[in-house]
Amino acid sequence: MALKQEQELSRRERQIMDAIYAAGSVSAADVVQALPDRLSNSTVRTLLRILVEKGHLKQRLDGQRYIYRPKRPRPQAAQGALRRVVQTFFDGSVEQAVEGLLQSPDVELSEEQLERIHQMIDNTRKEGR
Amino acid sequence: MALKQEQELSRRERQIMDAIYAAGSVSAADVVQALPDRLSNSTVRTLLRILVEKGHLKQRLDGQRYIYRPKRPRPQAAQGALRRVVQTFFDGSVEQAVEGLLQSPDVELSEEQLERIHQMIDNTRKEGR
DNA sequence: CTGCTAATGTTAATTTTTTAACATTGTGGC
DNA sequence: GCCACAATGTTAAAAAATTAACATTAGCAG
Repeated sequence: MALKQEQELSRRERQIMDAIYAAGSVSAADVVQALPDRLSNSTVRTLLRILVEKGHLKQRLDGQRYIYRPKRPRPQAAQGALRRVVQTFFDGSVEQAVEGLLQSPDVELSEEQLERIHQMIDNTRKEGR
Repeated sequence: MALKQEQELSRRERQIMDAIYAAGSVSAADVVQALPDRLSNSTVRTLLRILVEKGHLKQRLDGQRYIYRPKRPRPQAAQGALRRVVQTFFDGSVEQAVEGLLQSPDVELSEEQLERIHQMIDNTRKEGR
């Protein structure tokens, strides 16, 4: 399953997957830029190749270079990541996790954003979840 | 720093830290149980020792066995984990992340829980964030 | 007090990850 | 055509992570 696979990623593989999810689609050079450490282009390409082999990334030829994209769609990966955080840090409680999000330091939510979140909850109610 | 450190964890180290954050405090035997793969007790203790050396865990003698706890308090680790997810999968938008949480599959929020989340948002408003 | 059990201490082999050098190929400018 | 550039292909050494065997110690049941 998807969650299982995520747990199988090595440290660098995870960093790269995260960078790609954040960026959308990338070239090898993009990944070199995105990573916290300065790795050689060669090194990054090795990692990308491995991730393609393992089935985590798709490779598409664009001109004469490869563009990489996650195989698993971002929304699904996002759900998986949220699920992990909810289970690990909030005892499985979505409610507590929402509270955690709202208490994020360094985040200023505008009145409009809060209103939209309010609306979302009303919608969720109507859908009977 | 904290976020940096997290990224430095190896695959098993991360699995173990997650298990410990989910459980609170644990013995080596507890961790063996909690992990997805069947590792020997010896193996797990090696990992725990490394995590103590690296400063991620505290070790306390309880009778004749060690009990391990995360050095970084759970709420802080939770904030860090949420932050990472928000950055990676929601373009830094807390609002979108809340939406993601509310759309969690396999989660049924009760009317009461939704109401409490509603209240939280009102409180957040009042605090002017 | 003696053996059993359950824990930790120590050490090391194996496997995986990480890194990057070196080689090759295709494209565009002069 | 030929050179510089920018990409990929191939391969392998070095470092780190993973795993667990074997040894030791302390309490406790009989």
